[in-house]
Amino acid sequence: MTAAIWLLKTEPDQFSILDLADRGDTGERWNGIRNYQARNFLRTMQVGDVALIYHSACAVPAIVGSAWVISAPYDDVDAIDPASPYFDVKSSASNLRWSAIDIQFSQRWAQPVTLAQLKAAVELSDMLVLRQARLSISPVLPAQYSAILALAQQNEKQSTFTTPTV
DNA sequence: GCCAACGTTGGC
DNA sequence: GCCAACGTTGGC
Repeated sequence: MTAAIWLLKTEPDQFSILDLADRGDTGERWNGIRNYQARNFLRTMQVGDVALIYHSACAVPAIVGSAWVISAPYDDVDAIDPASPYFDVKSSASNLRWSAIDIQFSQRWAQPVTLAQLKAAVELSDMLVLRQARLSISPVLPAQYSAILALAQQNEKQSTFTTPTV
């Protein structure tokens, strides 16, 4: 059984790929998802799946690296913690509406693949996040993943030849 | 900071 | 179950 690929959005002002790298082997709890479609995707995640990390609401929205899923989905207990910003009045211990997973840093891409590049790639026209801009967790098909990795490689090559050393 | 897209809420 | 009002997301 092959690992699935996911795209996880985060606002770098809140939590960036560098913050994830700092967590090291401990990883980070991906919680606070409060959208049913995203939650339903999250609930199908498995240990060993790949998570592409996307920076949103920033100067250059882009996929900036990747992570591993290191836990099965579990209850997002912040939903029943009144002190949490993710508190949800409609959740209770016996009826917890939301889930979380843990992820661990894998790599930071030297040259992020920008939203503009994703939009420009014909192979990615069906990528769910491009069709539903507000979805914070979305699946990435194997062929789409390949296309994204190709863009990342292409970016790296170009930077090797064109980046002047100042 | 603006605004389009879109999910959620709640009255009826 | 419809739909208007409202809130949030996120690119630009």
